[in-house]
Amino acid sequence: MSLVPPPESETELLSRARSMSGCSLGELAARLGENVPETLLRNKGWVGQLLERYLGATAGALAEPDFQAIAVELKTLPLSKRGLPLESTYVCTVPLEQGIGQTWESSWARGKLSRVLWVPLEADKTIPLAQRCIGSAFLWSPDENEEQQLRQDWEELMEMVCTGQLEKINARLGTAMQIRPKAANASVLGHAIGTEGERIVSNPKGFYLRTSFTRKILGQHYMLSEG
Amino acid sequence: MSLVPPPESETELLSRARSMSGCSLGELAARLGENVPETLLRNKGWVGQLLERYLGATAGALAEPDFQAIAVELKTLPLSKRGLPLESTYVCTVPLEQGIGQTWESSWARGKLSRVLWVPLEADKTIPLAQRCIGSAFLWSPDENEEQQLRQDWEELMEMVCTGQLEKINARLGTAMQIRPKAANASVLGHAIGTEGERIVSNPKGFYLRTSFTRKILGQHYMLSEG
DNA sequence: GAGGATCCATGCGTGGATCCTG
DNA sequence: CAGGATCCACGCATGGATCCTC
Repeated sequence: MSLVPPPESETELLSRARSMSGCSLGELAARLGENVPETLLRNKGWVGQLLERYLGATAGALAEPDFQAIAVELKTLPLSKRGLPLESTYVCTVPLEQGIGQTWESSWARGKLSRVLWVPLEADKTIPLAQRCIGSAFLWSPDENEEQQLRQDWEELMEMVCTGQLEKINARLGTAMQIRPKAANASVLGHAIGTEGERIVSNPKGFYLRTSFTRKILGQHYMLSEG
Repeated sequence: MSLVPPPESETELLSRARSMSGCSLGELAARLGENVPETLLRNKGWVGQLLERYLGATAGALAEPDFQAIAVELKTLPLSKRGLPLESTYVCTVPLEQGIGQTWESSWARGKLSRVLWVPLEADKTIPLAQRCIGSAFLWSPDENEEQQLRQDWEELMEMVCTGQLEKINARLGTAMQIRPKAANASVLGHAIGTEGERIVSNPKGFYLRTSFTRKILGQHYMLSEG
């Protein structure tokens, strides 16, 4: 499945990621012998999966970091034509029934976010997909402030999930991380906890990082790396 | 022309203004024996002029405060359905040829803004004009910070006007007050100063208070009057 | 043409909906 | 159905254009 062996260190991963800098998606696909779809409309995950293959990610659809051996998660960072993050970033599925007893420290969300390789990518829709350039990747871990923000959002939201207030949750809650629907469509249903503790049906939910949060991450990276 | 005598003190003006609170534009027009237009589309100044007549404003089209005797300017403050100022506020015409030698202290803009009666007004377009309610009017003068902001904007903008940089001016300049076109249409022309000091043609310009600035004014008024 | 202003087209932000792969 | 994400409709913001009266 992976044509490329997984990286054995962060340094190796970052080096391989940097070898994509300035490269277009068309070139990258060509290196892997793949075709570029005309549009992402019916293939929204294509870019992420292309990068996974190029970089030798291992986890596939598992609830594990993309690079298991070195515990690093891969995330693309779609940029507007002004160079700013354009979309929220999916983190992981919200445990609608298994959340009770979990803590931030033990949570899937914290595991995913503790070490991330961000790969900036041109995402302006006026640029044909094959011509969009890959930027300079960087490794990130939350600093103390970010960790506190994420923890607080996670704790407040999971408190609601676990106490039957799921239906009160909307994407306006959470300063850095929010909960949003996550499914093929609204007819996909799972189970959750109701007001009286009973099982109710609900559509699946995901944790997402707000665009404002990833903008800060990118901005701080520029500050640190340039001046 | 004025059915109503001009107020002789701020107290009298404010009292008369407060007698409109909660009143609809339809009711107010009825008190004056006037008809309400169906829409402001071809009568954008109607509300302001209705209020002038009801309150006994005297200046008409002069470059003078609306209430000359007590040196108070009248401004409507159109509010969105959430109760926030919705549009920028016209202050006065920009002196495109007569600006040299003027100072902020002697300026028309400062004269207009030194004492203002703000009249909040429902302005959501889904509410028929006659049904829009008038809010609780209040008197305002710029505090020290506001005065500094206005002065700085005025000085920076007039510097450009006087040094032939008029064409570099756009509505993005100025933190509290901006310069924008002010004419029946783009074919209306006046004179201004060119790069080399020569006379050039230009369309007329006005000073406007940004919506963000009048939002702060309203917010501070609520803070002071309620808690 | 100064004074009373709002209109409107365009762009940005974003919450909820949706799409494909393995 | 978890993981890879983007799409898109709608609301807000606002810069430049415009309208009437006197």
